[in-house]
Amino acid sequence: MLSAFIMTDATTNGAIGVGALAGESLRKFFERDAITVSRDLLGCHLTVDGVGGRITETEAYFPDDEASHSFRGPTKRNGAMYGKPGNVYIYRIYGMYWCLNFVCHPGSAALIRALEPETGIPVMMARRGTDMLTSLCSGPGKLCQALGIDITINDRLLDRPPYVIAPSAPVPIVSGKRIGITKNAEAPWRFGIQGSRYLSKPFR
DNA sequence: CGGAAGATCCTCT
DNA sequence: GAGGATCTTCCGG
Repeated sequence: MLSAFIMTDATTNGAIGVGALAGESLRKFFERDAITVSRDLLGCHLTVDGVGGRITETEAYFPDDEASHSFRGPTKRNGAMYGKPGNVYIYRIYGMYWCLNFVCHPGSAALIRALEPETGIPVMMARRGTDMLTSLCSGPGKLCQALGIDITINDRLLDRPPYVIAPSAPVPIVSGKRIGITKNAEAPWRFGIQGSRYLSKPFR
C-alpha cells in the first residue's frame, strides 16, 4: 500500500509571506483541499494566548471519510466543522483530552497533532507537569493541554484572539496512515515534518 | 434509553 | 506492548 512507504514528497509548502494570516489571507489559506492545507500547515507558527510553536504533524479529514466526525452530517458536537475556512473545531476525546482542528472546506478539517514548542515553554511545562521538551506537545491531547485549549475557545476564526497563526517557508514532508482510527484506516492522510523530534510517533 | 466506541495518554511490565 | 482512566456522543432498539 502507499502508506507502507515513507514518502519524502517534494516540498510543496506554500510560503505566503511574513506575518499572521488574517481576513482574506486566512480564508485563502484554508479554502483548499484538506490534504493541501494539512501539508502547508507544517512549519506554521501557532500560538494561543502567546503560547505555542511550529506545527510538526497534521492529519486530513473529509465529509465522505468514515473516520471523520462530519461523515454523518452536522451534529451538536461537530457544528464548528461547518463554519468558515480557518474556523477552529475543538472536541473532547476519550472523556479526558481535547483535540484541535482547523476547518478547510465545510466538513473538512486538519487535525493538529503535534508542535515543536517555541514560545511560552515554561507555561507549557507547568501545564503538562513535565520539563521534557520533546513530549510537551507530541500528540493532539498533549498540545491542547500545553496550550490551554478547551471547548471555551471552540468555533472561532484563527485570526481572532486568543489564536495567532503565521505561515511558513517550505519544509520537507513525510506522510503515512492516520493514527488511532479504525475506519478508513489505510488512507495516508497523516503528514509530518521529515526528521522532526517533535512528533506524536515516528513515520515508518 | 442503554451501551459501545472513541482522531488519547500514562503507567507498568 | 498491554491495560486502565474517564465520560461524551451517537446509534440502535
